[in-house]
Amino acid sequence: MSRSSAVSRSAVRDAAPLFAALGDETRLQLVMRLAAEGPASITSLSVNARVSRQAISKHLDVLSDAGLVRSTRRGRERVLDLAPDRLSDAHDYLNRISRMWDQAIGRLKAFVETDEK
Amino acid sequence: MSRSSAVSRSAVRDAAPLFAALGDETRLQLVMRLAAEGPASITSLSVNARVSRQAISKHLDVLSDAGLVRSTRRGRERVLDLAPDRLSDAHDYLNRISRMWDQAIGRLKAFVETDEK
DNA sequence: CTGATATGCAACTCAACGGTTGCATATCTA
DNA sequence: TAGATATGCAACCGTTGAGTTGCATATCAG
Repeated sequence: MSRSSAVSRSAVRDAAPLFAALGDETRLQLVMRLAAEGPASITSLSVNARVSRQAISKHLDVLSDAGLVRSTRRGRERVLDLAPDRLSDAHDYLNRISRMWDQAIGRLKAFVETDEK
Repeated sequence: MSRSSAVSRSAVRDAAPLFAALGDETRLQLVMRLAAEGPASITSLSVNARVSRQAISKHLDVLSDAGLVRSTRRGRERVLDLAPDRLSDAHDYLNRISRMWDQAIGRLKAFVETDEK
């Protein structure tokens, strides 16, 4: 584990696209639905969606590029399913920021208590 | 504290802009820096940045709109600091998705074991 | 084979985003 | 007061993103 207090620049470059992929209402809904109901085809994911099948397809491409979703061919349909590893990547990243924040709070508290300088 | 136990549509509407705000390299870097070094002014955050002071200012507005950052006036400068509550909101949301996924896995396992239909 | 279903591909529109420059305003500080 | 510092505001620009429509292709079911 990286013990440095600074989260490296490469981590930012990795995490930003991940959050960006989650930062769209339609895509977040797709992720949720895959998490709740398991693998599904593009058409089935488009049912009851507020946008066209092609729009859903594009969103799934974005999620796939971000590594959040994987797809396999089955006959004429493409079946998507969630890739939980990337989800925990995002999770881990938020944890790191929270930890940095807690440390900062700790420093502030120590600073106030010792009345240093 | 979260408002609803179910991952509802309103939760999606709440979480998506949050992730969107984190989904930019420059903004993520700002969040990190605030988490690591505590409150800072716009100009100090612009030092060594790859973009102009105005660009940084706009990014801070976005983070502020998302509730991730708060600002207070101090003399002629505006001091920004992190709002950790929203950070844990994002955290909670990812946890909910992970939990849904785990349940789905559980269902799949049960399904296979019982060899039902 | 034929028709229905599932997807892929391409072109296009429109709005939002990230970034810039220029200038105005407010607040210190010497 | 005068100059330097910190920010705000507005206009503008190029790119990307989300969405659409239209059509082509592949696969399944009868």
